Amino acid sequence: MIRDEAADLPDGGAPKTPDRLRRRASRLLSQLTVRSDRLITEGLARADARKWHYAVLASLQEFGPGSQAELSRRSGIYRSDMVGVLNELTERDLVERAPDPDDRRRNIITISAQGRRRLRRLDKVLDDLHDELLAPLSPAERDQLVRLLIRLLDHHTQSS
Amino acid sequence: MIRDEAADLPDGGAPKTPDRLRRRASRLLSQLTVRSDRLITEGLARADARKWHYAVLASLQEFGPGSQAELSRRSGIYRSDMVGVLNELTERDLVERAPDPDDRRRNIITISAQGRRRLRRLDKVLDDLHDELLAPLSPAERDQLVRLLIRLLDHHTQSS
DNA sequence: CGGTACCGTTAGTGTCACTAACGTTCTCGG
DNA sequence: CCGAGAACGTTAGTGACACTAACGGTACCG
Repeated sequence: MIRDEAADLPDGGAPKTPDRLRRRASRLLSQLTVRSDRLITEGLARADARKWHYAVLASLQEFGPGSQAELSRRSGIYRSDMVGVLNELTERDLVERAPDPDDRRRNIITISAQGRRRLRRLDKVLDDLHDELLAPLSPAERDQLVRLLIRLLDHHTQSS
Repeated sequence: MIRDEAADLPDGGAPKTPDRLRRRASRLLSQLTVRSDRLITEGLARADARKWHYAVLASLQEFGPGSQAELSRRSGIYRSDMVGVLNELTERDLVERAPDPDDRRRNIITISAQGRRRLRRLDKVLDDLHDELLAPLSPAERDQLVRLLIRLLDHHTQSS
């Protein structure tokens, strides 16, 4: 008889996480991020996409075409990883990769019409997923959370 | 001349992250968690410790001795990874690992006096690190952040 | 007694952020 | 003009992490 997918940490009975742990912001962040990442990754996978597809498409839409290195800087994806992401995006015709005639080191990446459609679709998908992620919070609380996170992130990125 | 440690995404000039990305809670969480994890991991490394050492010691201190599987459930560390963590903790004499006479499948793990000292030390280290992590926020805001995160995490763990 | 479940342990997977090194191409100071 | 250094795209690899699979051994329950 097929068992129910193992589940090694099933959170059954009395989990009893120590309070010291429960209150540490660092732990809350990493635990929650694991869940959040899984939620988003799975949701995007259902739409045949990955987080980085969205990041690149969004960057192209908002700031126009650019070289791979430039996209890398805009989106926070390392240029070594950008290669594969762009391979996937060109495969799907969401993006066009053409050599820059003015600088033969560069490729110029352009979003396609289909890419723009896809971006709109992914925006909807992500809206829904965030609704699920932030379900327990009121709109005001969601806003507050986002503002707090932005302040923290800004603080730790400018001074890196 | 020796260059300044590469730094492949140096955030130089005009990074221009697309707004779509900047506002997504999922992205904020994962970006911030990368920074937070690095901060904590490096800080603990300076004290010859790792996050999991703290988690296990805290769990032992608050709920008393237990089997490896039980510690695993309390701390969220998989029991396959618990083995290595306990090896490190016993090496450092912070913890004692003894077979359970009443159930020969189990090991009973007990915190040592030295382990309790270490836990107090790590608590201080983590306090300082969290001060750094949450530096831009007022005490009230830190509290609010923690409360929001707890609510989200609880929501996504009970219904897992 | 026999099946099922739990124990500790070993090994392995996939993802992610990140580094190193390459050959090529551009830039710029001397 | 040319030569050093930097930026580009690309390939390969690292280490940490969450998680799965399978094992031999042990306990529990009908």
